[in-house]
Amino acid sequence: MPVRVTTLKELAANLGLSITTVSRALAGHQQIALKTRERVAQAARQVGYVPNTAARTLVSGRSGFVGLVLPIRGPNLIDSFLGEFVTGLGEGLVAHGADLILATVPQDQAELAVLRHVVESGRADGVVVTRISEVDERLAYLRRRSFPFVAHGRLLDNDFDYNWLDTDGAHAFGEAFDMLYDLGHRHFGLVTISEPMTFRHLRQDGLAAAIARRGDPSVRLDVATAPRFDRGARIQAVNRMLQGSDRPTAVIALFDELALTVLEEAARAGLTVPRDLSVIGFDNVLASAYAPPGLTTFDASIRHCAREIADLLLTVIAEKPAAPLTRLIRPTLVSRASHGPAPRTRS
Amino acid sequence: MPVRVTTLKELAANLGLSITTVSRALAGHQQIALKTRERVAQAARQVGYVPNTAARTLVSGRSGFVGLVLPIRGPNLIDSFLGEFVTGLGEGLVAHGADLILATVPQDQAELAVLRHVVESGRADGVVVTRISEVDERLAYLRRRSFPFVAHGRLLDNDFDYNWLDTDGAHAFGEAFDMLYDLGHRHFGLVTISEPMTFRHLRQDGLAAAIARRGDPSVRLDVATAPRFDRGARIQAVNRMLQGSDRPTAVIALFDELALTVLEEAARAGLTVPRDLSVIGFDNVLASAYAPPGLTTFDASIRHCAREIADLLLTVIAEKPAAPLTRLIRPTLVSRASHGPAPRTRS
DNA sequence: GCAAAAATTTAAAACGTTTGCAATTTCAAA
DNA sequence: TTTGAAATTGCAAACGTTTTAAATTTTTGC
Repeated sequence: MPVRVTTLKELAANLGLSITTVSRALAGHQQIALKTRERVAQAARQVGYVPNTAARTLVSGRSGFVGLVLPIRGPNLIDSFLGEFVTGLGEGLVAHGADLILATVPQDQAELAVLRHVVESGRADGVVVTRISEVDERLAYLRRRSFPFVAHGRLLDNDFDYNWLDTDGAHAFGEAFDMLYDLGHRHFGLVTISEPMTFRHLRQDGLAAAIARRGDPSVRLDVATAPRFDRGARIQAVNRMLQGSDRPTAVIALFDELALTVLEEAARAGLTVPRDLSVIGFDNVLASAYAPPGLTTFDASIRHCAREIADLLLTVIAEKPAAPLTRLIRPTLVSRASHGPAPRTRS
Repeated sequence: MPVRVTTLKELAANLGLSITTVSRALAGHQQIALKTRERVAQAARQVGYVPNTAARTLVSGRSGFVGLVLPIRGPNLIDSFLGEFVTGLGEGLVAHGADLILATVPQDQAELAVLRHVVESGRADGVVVTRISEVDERLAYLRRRSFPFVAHGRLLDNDFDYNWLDTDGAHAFGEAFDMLYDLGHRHFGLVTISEPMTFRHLRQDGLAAAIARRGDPSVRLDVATAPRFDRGARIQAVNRMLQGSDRPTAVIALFDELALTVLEEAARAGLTVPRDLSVIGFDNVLASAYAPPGLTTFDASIRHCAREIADLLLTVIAEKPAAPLTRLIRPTLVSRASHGPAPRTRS
């Protein structure tokens, strides 16, 4: 049972050396005699010495932490996004000896206030910002403060330089359209949300661009919109879209949660997927594999993205690159059974 | 645009006061004149002063952080457990001004080493330990070190005193058995894992106890076991159980992931659920609602448990109670369509 | 108007580490 | 041996906060 030595002072006393020497020896400085370095390392290992983070942070100005601000979501956290994201970040960070701080936003506080607190308290050397909205005060604050950060997602404003990693939703939605068009579909539906998140625009624009590329005037697009967390309104909007004989033959949903609602409501309305209706989602949540008949969707590999984000952020922190670092990740199509040829019976 | 004041020293200089006074004023000490306290608070608000965490931690010995060690899971993080757990912890912590540190375990390191590092570096005031195994060196270490912690789950050894919160899986499995017995089932199957996690024993024992309580010698129980992350072996084990005419009429799975496999394999084997086979899971993952015909399962409300764990841990940290704090949470049955009366045609 | 008590403020040490600079030791050459 | 340079080690300050103990100012009672 080793003596419990916690501090450098005690370790130094045990070895008959000064604090300075021990500190330098552990840091591997060449100026310390090799024999001494080895002796110190051995003693440190034996007593299980771990440097105090607070003291080290205070003097070095680096905490070794990366922050993530976590807004409290609605009561039903429907998918595994957060778990995958956090796992990916952790994997990316730990490879460089960094760790993650999760700062939850209290009910009555603004997310920006929590972000400010994380930054100003010096708890973290950099932060990850998710769920980018059209006008994002967090990014504005961080840039003004010139604090290292990486955004998961993009602003629409391209004049604003910053580090980001994003999923190429525009490309995915274009790919979905092309595939469905080639299957004969001409009447499309888009199920989307009303919140001002930028990924909504990007995906929607990708779809519009793909439609424009075809230059086929017979292509039609209906849009159903509902608030992100209002399940009732969403169901209503979807039903309105599926009602009547002049309904779309193919529906693209902004993300799987919406697509699953489409599948449910289609079944309830007596429509068979994909015979009467093709449905395509985005995210590849676990349930999409189990919901009959199996949802065709896109996988954005959140975990991998998060790992990349961690890498980017650590680079930003260490090297302060002049030009912003950016990555656009192309999602992969997961082809299941919810899409097929357009029904013949209707135009 | 306020002058950027970051330190207490600068703030004090601005106000013409000593550091001591400003520090005390911000802490709300009565000994500082009310007028001064207000003046300081106002100035601090104006310049957006946030105390430096490292300095505060160093002198006070309290970091305001709670640690969670995160082992890297297999590539398919199947459910939303981690996201819910982390969200719940965050909610519980932030109510008391604490935050969460996520320490990921690198590939080549042991979880215990990371835990030790978190504890010895003084990064956290307490830790949450999950996935308790039969012989758990982490709990042994923490107790030896007398470091505040709360376990999510229990040891089998009742002589070991510690703070825990657990889901009453034993009760749930008893409830599942009783319900199925009353529906006429006599031949049961249990699908379980081979890892030495204690929840496996607890649930299994709960089932055994319920069977014993009936005292009906005609009750039979088949057990299929496979490693947690070996999908192939699991499918094989399940198929072996479902093979032949002398198969169970009701299968209880240790958790939903296994139950979903049972549903899939049953369908593949031409069995109709619940006509030919009843299936009950545990966890209520999202997919269980979508997998036909809808999996009957138990909801352990992870998020709520995590919130409670945070509360417990903060109490342990603040008050160091003499007797261990414990909570047993009873999961609720989520009755869907995967269970029904035992088939008549067979004994 | 003065002494004592009460109210308010402050100087200085401490937390455990890193680091600039100075001091000491070692060693080879003379 | 002595000397100077090279190698090695150590002193002390600094990081930003909290806190003990002491100093200062204000108030009160007579």
